[in-house]
Amino acid sequence: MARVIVHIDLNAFFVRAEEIRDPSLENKPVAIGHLGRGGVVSTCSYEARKYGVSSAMPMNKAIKLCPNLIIVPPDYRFYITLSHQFKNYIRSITPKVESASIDELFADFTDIVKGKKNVTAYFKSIQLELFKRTGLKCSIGVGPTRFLAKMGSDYQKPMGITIIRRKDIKNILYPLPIKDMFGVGKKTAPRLEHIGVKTIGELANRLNNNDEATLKLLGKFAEELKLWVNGYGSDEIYLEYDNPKSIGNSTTLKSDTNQFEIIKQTYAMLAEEVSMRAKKDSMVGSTIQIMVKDTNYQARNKSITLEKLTNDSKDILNAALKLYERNFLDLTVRAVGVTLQNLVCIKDSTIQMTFFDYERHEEENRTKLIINDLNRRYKGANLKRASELKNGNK
DNA sequence: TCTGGGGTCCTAGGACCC
DNA sequence: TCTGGGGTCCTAGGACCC
Repeated sequence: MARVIVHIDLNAFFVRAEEIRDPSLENKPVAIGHLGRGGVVSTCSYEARKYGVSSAMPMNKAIKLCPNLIIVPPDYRFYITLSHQFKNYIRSITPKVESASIDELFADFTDIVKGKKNVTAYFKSIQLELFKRTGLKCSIGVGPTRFLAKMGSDYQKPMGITIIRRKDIKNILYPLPIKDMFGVGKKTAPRLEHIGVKTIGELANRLNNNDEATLKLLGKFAEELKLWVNGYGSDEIYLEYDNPKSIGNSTTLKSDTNQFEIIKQTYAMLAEEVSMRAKKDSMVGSTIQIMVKDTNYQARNKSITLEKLTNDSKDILNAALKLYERNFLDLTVRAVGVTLQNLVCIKDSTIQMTFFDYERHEEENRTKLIINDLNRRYKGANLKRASELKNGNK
């Protein structure tokens, strides 16, 4: 029996959030983003889209296309508050909810819709209730797999409800251009088009006939896509994927530079921000990666894995600067970034503390204690692995 | 056109070990 | 001395998504 997987996507979320605060923005061309150097459109209203404005477009260009565009700088704290309200409302209906990003989620409604005569009407009622409670607008996709639910929520916007059962795939998905397929981005779409795959239907046709050129172009991903276009593939909801795997911060400099003093100061700020966010989430990581973007917009990464787990800004900064000095000292750069990777959650740590320890150590020391414990085990694991290999106990 | 910042996942080569 | 094959971790880079 097929599951009922749902994907819910908030429509023009950041813009809608600003409209909730300031209703005078409604039905006007609005773009969220900065106007400064390198500023781009993060999200824009449907009104602005009529002028050709779209996400990731340079703000300068957006203004040329739409001279009376209203530019609003983003306020992520406010958006996160609204995002929680949205997710909590859906969680009040079913606990099987997986957050996919700030403005979208997957959920399993199999048990909820069982016995319901009009499924479309049911999801319409959820959509209207969300609007009533929060002012947010959403589109909902429903299907037997994650892929079909995702494609469904994208099919009709705003405030759409699209159900894609296996038997609907041919009618709904196959006529769509290949670039509209989830997972096929702006690199792969032109390559597929070049070999004659212009629609999702044609992709399905080629995959089902094991067309050599298509299989070769897609590599291992072909197996997955073949399942998707035939209505199979993952129908799981992953509840536990709440902890981030990396925390990063990057910025475009006020002007291109090769002055190490400026780079150092910038990295100090970035490392501090990464450290703060890691501490807030109670995460520690072992790998530091830096990114530099040169004047040709070419990004490069370098990373190093430390001997210990950390979320300390000094550790992050030291590693970042070492990597930078080793690799990029002569380079003139446009943007720099640093990311803490291989994260482990301190809260999940099962450290045993004696009552004495607990009395003695205040809360911040308790955190240090846990990190020390994790580090002992991190090193221990490495040593154990090394010795196992040595002794041949594989 | 002139290109932000936050992420995830996958691949592939090299080091190192048996 | 030269050879094969299997396994894991680290690192760099690429594609994709919001």
